[in-house]
Amino acid sequence: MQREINGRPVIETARGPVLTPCAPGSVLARLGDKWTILVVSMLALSPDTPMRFGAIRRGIPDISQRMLTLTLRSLERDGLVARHYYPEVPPRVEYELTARGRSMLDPLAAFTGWIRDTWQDIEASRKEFDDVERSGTSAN
Amino acid sequence: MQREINGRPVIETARGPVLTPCAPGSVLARLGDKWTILVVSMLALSPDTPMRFGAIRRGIPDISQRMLTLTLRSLERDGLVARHYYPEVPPRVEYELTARGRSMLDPLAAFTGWIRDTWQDIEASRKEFDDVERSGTSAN
DNA sequence: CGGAATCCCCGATGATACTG
DNA sequence: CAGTATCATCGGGGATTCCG
Repeated sequence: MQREINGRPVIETARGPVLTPCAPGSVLARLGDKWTILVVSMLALSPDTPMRFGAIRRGIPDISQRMLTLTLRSLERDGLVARHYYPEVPPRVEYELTARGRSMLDPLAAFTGWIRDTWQDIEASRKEFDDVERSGTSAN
Repeated sequence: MQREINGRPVIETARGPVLTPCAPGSVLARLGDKWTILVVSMLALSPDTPMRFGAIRRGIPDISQRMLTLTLRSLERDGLVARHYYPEVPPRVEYELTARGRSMLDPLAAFTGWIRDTWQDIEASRKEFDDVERSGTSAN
């Protein structure tokens, strides 16, 4: 039978297991980029009413207009976000998570919950690692 | 009280919610990079016995020696992977997940499981989106 | 207001060669 | 075998400007 880990088929060979490169990687790469999780988080805060572009932007202090536009476009392309355009003057554009987008929230929360519970330990390990590295290279 | 989403504190303002930029982002960014999940997956395949550098490398067809070294170093720095160096000739180096690293597997699997169950729908949405875009820009 | 277009920079990643 | 050093490349993403 076929083993699998993290959505990836595993081929057993004489020299050991080999992971199959496959499509889920491109999904993970998109969701793991600099802004996507933050944008999804903003939309998740307002599950019942769509959010305006400007409201999302104000919720993510450091995002540029360009990157918010691109991120929302990617999410829309993936069917995770719906875009509603109202051709008024000035124009109004609203976004909301689709059913598929909402279906991601619980699994995502499981993972970000682990991060929330662990990141302080990780930070401590990083500091220790960097300190040892510095003292190890003491001659410098 | 303080709301929170995906590990991120939410500040309520008159103009709407604002996400707090915070450290968990750097953890998510590291784990979401091109190779980390694959390396963790390889090590997870062998929970009881450490894996040699070369075995990990063979399991991830397209990774370069350099990127595997860098990725393992980052994971070691974060306390997620332990490195064992045996100064033989030729040298042998083995890696394994730490307890902290193993504690990540279930939450991670929750998320990658969602991807595994959803990516075909996402692929379909992408294709449709791209087709509509092409026909919409029909003049070109 | 929301977004497209342009320019530009830097860091992530790959290829290659060398070392203990 | 595992790791480091160096160089080249490519794309993410920021700043700015113009558009409907």
